[in-house]
Amino acid sequence: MCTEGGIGSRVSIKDIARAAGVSHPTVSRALRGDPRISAETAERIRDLSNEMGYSPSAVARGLRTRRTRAVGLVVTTIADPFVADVVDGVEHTALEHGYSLILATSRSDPERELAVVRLLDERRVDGVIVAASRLGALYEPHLATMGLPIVLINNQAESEYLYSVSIDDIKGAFIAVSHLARVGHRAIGYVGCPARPRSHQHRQQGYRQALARAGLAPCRRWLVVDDGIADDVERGMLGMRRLLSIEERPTAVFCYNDMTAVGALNEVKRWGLGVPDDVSLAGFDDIREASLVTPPLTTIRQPRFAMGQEAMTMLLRLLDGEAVHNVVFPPRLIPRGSVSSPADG
Amino acid sequence: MCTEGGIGSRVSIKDIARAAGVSHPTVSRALRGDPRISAETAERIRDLSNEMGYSPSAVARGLRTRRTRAVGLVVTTIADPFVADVVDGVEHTALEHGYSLILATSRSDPERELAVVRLLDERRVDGVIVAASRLGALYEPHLATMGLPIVLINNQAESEYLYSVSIDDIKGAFIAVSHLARVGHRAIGYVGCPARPRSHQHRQQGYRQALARAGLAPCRRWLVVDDGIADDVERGMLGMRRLLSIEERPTAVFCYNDMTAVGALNEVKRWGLGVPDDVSLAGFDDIREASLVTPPLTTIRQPRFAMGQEAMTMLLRLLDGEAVHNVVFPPRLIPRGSVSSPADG
DNA sequence: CTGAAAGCGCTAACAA
DNA sequence: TTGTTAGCGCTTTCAG
Repeated sequence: MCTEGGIGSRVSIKDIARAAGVSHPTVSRALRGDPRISAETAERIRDLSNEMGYSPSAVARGLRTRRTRAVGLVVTTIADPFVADVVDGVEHTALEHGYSLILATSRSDPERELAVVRLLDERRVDGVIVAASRLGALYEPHLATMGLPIVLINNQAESEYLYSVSIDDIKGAFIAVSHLARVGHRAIGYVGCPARPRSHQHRQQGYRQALARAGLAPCRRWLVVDDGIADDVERGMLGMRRLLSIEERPTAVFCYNDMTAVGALNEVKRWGLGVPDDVSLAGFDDIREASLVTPPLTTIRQPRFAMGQEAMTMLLRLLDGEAVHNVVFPPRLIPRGSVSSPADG
Repeated sequence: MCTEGGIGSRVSIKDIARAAGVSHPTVSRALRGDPRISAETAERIRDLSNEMGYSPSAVARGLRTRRTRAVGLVVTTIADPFVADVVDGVEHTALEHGYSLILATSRSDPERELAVVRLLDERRVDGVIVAASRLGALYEPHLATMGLPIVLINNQAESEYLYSVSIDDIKGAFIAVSHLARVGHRAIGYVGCPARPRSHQHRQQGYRQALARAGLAPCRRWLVVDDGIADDVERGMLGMRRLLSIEERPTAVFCYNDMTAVGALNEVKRWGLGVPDDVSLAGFDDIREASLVTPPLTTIRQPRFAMGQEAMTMLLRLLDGEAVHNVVFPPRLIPRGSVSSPADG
């Protein structure tokens, strides 16, 4: 029986207290299962609060306890399959621990990233997770002054950051390119992504190392590092166009990520050429799309969901004052149809 | 110069007030740009608050004003390209108006959907947007009692709901299937998705209407409505497998959405058959993936980003007490390579 | 133009 | 086992 108020009127513990003939702290304790409250009173209060449609205010609680049980999650954009899976992982363990997620996007803009983190700080989130941060270690003083724990996923700033989870980009690229070399390719290109400086540098480094290890001479013209093209697919198309145009065209191309590889794949087809018959292609991430295109992409798996989970777990540890160290996930080769031996191998 | 406190200590307006030699309401007013505060005092206070690293507490403000400037966004899962774009749209206009987004997932489970909305209510969000709701009109009494404005995007409950934005599913399916008939197909299948009851029903209805309009007899065996398969791609594969197995196999198939069509596409290829030579395929949504597979999918465009924006705009109107009416977006045919005339057309 | 006082809804310390 | 009192940080009357 909901006798209390009309639209918008909220029932508070004081209202319940009045109805139950007790003080409001008693209601508060009963509802939170404080063992000091007698079983009968507790039950009576619980019943009453149900009948009256009570909904505790997380806002008031947050003000009082100085913990909101909310965390901020900053991503470049949500409309990226890689990011979406990471968010999924974060959300999963957040919910598991009773935390809510406040989502914000940085659009890969460092200024906006900072603004957004400030906003989350105003909301008094208990901590923040930033994916593909451009600020990195800049958070360390920040953290000290405002006491807001921050965890990074695949930090893209030059600077190293203490609390972060990431993939081993160097190794991942090394594995991918070594695979291409192993099946016989000697002319291997790389289409990079300067918009993610750190991963891009590392993947390029792994690429070089793999070439060196395979005894292959690097060639500047096989390196496509186009700045200013934000879209992965488009960068892949344009990159591949460049590579197909040069005289001694590579027989295999390692792409910064799967979306880039998909763009490259479509460009190869547009030229009337075939993958892997004319060009072998390898990507990075192993997003779902990688296995859905034709041919399916050979790629390096990045455990996105697990990385999201791990970041949230790390943040929770930080909140509990426990010790925390960086986590680097191992990359794994997923061989599929987009790679074969070169035609004249 | 940050002389104030160490880790975790927060500067409040009282601290600033003390430092400035004014009362704390004056600080509050100055910082919010209240015109009654003299220019000099205001500036002095602003400078001081910067120096002292002041970050206003949205929690305290929310408690006092009873508005949090946060909205809840409930989706089935974030790891779905359709959903991600909708979220992007919502986030875009939310930020534009200074609102934060609290993200939660329902995993298509009505019980969980309700639980999650309750949780958002406890957080005192100003309103909630639910995508693919299974509860629909059940929110109407709910709304009345707790006074929480709720807007739905593509409501999936049987019941009609007042405040919602959606696509015209019937018309969309009608357009797609009519297109297939127009190019000469007479045996047209449909692979549905009972997990989204309302859209599924409507698309099936549009499918039937198009057949009728084209003077084609419907055939039960061309209708695949497999319950219990959550994954779109998998449902597409299994559905297509069924359709390819029957004697008089359809020459064209309309799929519930693009992901389903991608599954179907890959299954056709697995059978050594070709799209569109042996089977034409049409999807729904026009997610990015639709144009990236080979051949690119003919599909019905759903303006996901705009729908997200519209939902948020609608919610803002509701919060301002303005009149609001349902918005139904028009579907649009995007013809691509996955459809051609039937072989023996 | 500014200050004093009150209170949003809750929890925590201290009494009884 | 329960009640009293105080206060989290802000905004909002109401006075001056």
